[in-house]
Amino acid sequence: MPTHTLPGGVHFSPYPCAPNIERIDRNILPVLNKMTRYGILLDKTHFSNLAVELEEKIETVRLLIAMEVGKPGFNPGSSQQVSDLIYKDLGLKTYDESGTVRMPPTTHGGRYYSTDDKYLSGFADNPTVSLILEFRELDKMYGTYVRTIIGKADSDDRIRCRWNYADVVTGRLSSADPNMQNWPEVLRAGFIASPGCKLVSHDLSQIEMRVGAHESQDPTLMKAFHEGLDTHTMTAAYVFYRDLALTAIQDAMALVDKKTQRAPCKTVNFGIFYGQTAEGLQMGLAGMGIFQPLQWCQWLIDEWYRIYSGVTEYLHRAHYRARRYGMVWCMFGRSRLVPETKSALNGIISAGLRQAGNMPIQAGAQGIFKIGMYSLNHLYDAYEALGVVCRPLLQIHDEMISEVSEEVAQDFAEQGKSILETCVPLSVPLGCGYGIGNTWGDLK
DNA sequence: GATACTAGCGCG
DNA sequence: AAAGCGCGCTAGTATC
Repeated sequence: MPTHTLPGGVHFSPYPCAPNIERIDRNILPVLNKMTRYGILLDKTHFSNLAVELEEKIETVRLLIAMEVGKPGFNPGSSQQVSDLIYKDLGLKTYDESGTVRMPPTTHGGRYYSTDDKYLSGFADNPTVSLILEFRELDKMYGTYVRTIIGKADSDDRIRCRWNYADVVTGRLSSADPNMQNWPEVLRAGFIASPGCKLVSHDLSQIEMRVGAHESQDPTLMKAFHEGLDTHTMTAAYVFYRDLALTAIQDAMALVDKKTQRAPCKTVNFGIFYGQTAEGLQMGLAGMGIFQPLQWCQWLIDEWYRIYSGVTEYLHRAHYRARRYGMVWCMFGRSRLVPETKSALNGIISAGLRQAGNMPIQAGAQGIFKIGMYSLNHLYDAYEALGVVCRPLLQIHDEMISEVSEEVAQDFAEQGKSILETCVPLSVPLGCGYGIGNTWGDLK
């Protein structure tokens, strides 16, 4: 076990005893306590300016939509009205690749067609549809985030949310009142460091994929992480330049095209542990402006399973456990019941198997991150004992946001990186990145 | 007027 | 029959 020397000369070895979920969960309580107590400082001016700006834009788009639609009282915020407008009044249809009409899934008990962005984006050249999409985006930003956040600040302008500790089946935390874990990238600039401080972020890169490598012991995937390769590019190299990749992986990787080859493989890398199907992959790629036949998507997924056969075996193992025991569990022993696998309905069974394949990965990643939080707390305490500010503010699943006195921010960032990378010994190395800035938006 | 549900969408 | 895991929040709609 590596030993860390903390400020003040204190030594500690990360997690000196065998981790189990009870201990892992209990040991992050001091960190949650600090996060809850300190909260994050809100830039009120930033958000009130943004609110005015958005109100004007939304009003403009509302008027444009009204002119375009011509129906009095039309509400672009109503999915039912939007559905009737697009699929009845405008008569727009979606097609499968053979050119036959295949409408989006129905909603509201079969009475409407879905107006989800992933279906409407195909109609973006229609002026009405594009205005509705624009309205939705602006309305989401304004209604969910910008308009409401100012009133949620305490008198010291700090946002203190609830950190739910036992609500998520995979062991993740969740955040509420307000949820601080789903802020859009563009709005994060409105959260700032206290005077004299910097915000510091630490994130465990590709943690779920690394847990997947550890769980499956897949030699190809493990090798990628040991050699620090870009896994998305590597996947593409094996898929598209197989023969060359087997003898000279670096040469094959150099041939990979970012848009048409790496991006689809990145999507598969993320989707595979969720049990994504060819249809889901096709939809996901289409949202990125990449259009491929269903057969191609199926081929890519099949290739993935062939290249990473160890992962395929892992998934089979999870499915076996789910069917045999009605339960799966992660490397720390956190378990999830999957009674769905005993259903008479194939759809329910499939859903249960997807959950079974995913849970050990997400839960394993979260266990590692919680151990990381516990380890990091030694660092928070050591700096605080020296009389400087050093505290956790937010946890976003695989990322910590901390607030640290300016003069120690760089040191804290580097030590935190080292601690997180060594907090749990896996069969592949962990990777931690960090960022330092004055606002949450500056950290990436 | 209060409550419950749904669709849609932000994040990892 | 559905077709991607895990969340929380909002507005619209349905129901009492």
